[in-house]
Amino acid sequence: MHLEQAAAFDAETKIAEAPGDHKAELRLWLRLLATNTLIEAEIRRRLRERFEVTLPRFDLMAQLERKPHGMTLGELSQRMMVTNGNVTGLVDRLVAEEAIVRKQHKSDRRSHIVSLTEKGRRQFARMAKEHEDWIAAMLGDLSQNDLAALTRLLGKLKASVRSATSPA
Amino acid sequence: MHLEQAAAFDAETKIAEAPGDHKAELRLWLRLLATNTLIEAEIRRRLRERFEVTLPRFDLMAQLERKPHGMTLGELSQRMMVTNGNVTGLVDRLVAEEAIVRKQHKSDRRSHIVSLTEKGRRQFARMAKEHEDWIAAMLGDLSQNDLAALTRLLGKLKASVRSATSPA
DNA sequence: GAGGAATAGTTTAGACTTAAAGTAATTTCC
DNA sequence: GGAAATTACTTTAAGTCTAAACTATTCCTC
Repeated sequence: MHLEQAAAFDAETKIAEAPGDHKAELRLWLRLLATNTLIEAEIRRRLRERFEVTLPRFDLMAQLERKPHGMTLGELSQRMMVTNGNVTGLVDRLVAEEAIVRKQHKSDRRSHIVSLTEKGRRQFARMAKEHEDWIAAMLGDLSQNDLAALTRLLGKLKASVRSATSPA
Repeated sequence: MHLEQAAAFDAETKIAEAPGDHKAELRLWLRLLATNTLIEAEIRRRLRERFEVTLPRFDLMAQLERKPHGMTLGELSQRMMVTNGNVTGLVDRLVAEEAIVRKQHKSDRRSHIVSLTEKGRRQFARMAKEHEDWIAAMLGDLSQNDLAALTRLLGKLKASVRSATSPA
């Protein structure tokens, strides 16, 4: 490469990467957001049509399903990444539907343990099965390699976001 | 490889890929969702703290910023991937804040065109600048290669979801 | 050109969500 | 052991969001 060409190339690079320009990052974020919205909307729609249940309720039940002994509202709130107040309302509605129960914590009287009822467990099992198939169908055009690569890269992205947001 | 070993390997594969098992896909979806939630929560928080604005309002203004001549509520609704009713409410609030204006469509009296006001444009410019930096910082641990690979794979995923949800 | 279908947007009822303030119980620390 | 801080959860006010029903207008078709 001649020096003139090298200089020209550098100038272009400079322009493309001008300070404060982060178009590629923005583009990635917008694509991630759009993809997420697309999948989420479809799942919401199907959960409602097939089971008359909302995604937040499904999500809450999914958390409880993994912990047969139940968990506190605070733990739910953390795992679901929503506020405590939000969980309080969701739990109220799911208790009213008899999908879960709320019990006093044995030793800490501020705390409550919620867990799936037998009815809730049956209901969730039916939903989870179809839900998994929906996801698989939506991801159907990805090869096993794509799946693995995407999962890995999202892990890296998630770690990057965490390190940038929760100060070391 | 001996025949016995080959048989054993196949049996394991069979178990790992039992019909109806889509753990890898589910895992990818949960990771995508978690990553999205993480980024979104942080952006919401910063938009509120720095500019006292919500993410939906920012999003709506971002759409309008790209179309100086404005667009209809229906177009906004499509681009933002939310319902018409939702847009109606958002537009009402942004009009009240004088960030946007709503005008009668020239020829179609059912339709309205909304566009940024000068105030809205200034406000958005300030926000967009910081917003881009926040994103860049959150994605900071990704190499240029990672960025490109992730963007490409998300594009593929998005296409897969679309083809699985909107019947050909 | 009139009737019916389609389109653009609004309204409504209800669920979800948050931040902030509030209550009650527990832990900490002197 | 008692005041102060923290923790667990609830409540409140306001915004966001959806599906479904509704209004007004335009398009289509005969």
